[in-house]
Amino acid sequence: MEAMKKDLSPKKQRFVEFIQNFTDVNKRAPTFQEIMNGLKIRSLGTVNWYVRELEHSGSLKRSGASNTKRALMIPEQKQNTGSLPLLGLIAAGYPLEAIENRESIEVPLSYAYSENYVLRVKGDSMIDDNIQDGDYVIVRQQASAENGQTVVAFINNEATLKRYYPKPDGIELHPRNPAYTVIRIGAEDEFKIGGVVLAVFRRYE
Amino acid sequence: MEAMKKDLSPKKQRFVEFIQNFTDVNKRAPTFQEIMNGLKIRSLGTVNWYVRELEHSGSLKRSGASNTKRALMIPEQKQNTGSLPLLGLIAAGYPLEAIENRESIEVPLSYAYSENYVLRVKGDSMIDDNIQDGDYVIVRQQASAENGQTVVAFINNEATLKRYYPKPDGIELHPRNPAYTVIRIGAEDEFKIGGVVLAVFRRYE
DNA sequence: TCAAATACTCGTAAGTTACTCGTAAGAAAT
DNA sequence: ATTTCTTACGAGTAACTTACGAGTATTTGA
Repeated sequence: MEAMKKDLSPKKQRFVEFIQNFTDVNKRAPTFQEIMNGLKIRSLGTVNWYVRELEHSGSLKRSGASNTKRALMIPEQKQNTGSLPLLGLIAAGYPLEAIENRESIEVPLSYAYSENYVLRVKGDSMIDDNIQDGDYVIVRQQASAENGQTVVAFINNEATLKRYYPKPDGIELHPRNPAYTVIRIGAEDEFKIGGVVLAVFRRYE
Repeated sequence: MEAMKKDLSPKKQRFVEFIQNFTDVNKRAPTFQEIMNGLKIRSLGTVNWYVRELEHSGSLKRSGASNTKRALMIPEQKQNTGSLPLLGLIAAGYPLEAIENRESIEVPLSYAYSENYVLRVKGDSMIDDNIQDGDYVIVRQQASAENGQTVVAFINNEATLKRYYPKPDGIELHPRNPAYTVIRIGAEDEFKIGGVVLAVFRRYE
């Protein structure tokens, strides 16, 4: 039926996240000892307590039988949640900054397709488009764009958000705010479209 | 199958709203102590009194057994559609403008609760907050707010989006952009909170 | 208009839960 | 057969919830 989402205590949550992250980075599950060091716990007993506890509540499983080493794993997450992966941080004029532990961000159902992804805006470099620090941008991954669409553009490995205007004599990128300057892509520039911007999302706390 | 809205006393209502807020912001329920601090109550006994009272009236439940920590929760009816009603147009300094045919707007699942609604921003009156014409604002309906939260405020029947700062000598409303002026609510002003702003959403075409 | 009921508040302390520790024996992997 | 990991146990503590008794504002109603 439904994936039961136990709401875990902060500490248990941190525990699960550590395992998730470790597995992600090292391509294998941590040992109890590694968890202990990583979380600054001073006793294996404590680690064991967490494992039992979380296993019992279904938030943690193991790939092998009992006693198997490095067997801890996070059970599959729910599928149709209407969320997209947060791929990185974008700041105009800088390369995309990847994110360590892959987060996922909930979006309206109509955006929840596999070719879409989310970027988080860092800094106020897009303030002229009324996009501010911390905003999320929903993007559809594609290499081409229509005239006038807002795209994630990579120019010489620097990322930015601009309107796309192909012209006979080259590509123009316009800021949404006409008070700012137009960028013209020259032959010497390396240029790539990272996707089309579908929406901007800002969470107030 | 209708949401049973007990009419609670203002104080009890504020209590419930605080828990809702806290859970929303912190992704976990508050402890009694945290409620105490947040609501400027000076005794755990008082908090406990509220909890018992509200639990008895059905306005509050707990996720675990008795004595479990951080278990307070508002019985909630989540909508399955992932969309919210668009209640009207908001433009700073004008009354809310109702919408003829009630539309509904898709939102991230985590916002799809029955106490939430959506407003559309009309004009550029909120441009200083980086909210522009056509943006959607997701709001949770409630009459109280915490210090510093962004609220939909009605002052003498004019609607606006501001940060809420209750002070000993009256309420202050701050624009998010510090370059603009602070509003002070006087005794002669009619003031009401229409809800707390949870998010802003902008669709690019 | 006064009394009585109701709604809320206080401080403290006892009772539970959630987590922590150290150590050591048992099982798997090399 | 040694090393690397997992499990077991018992005891302790900090973080939280609940109980209790008494008190003060606010509303009701006669």
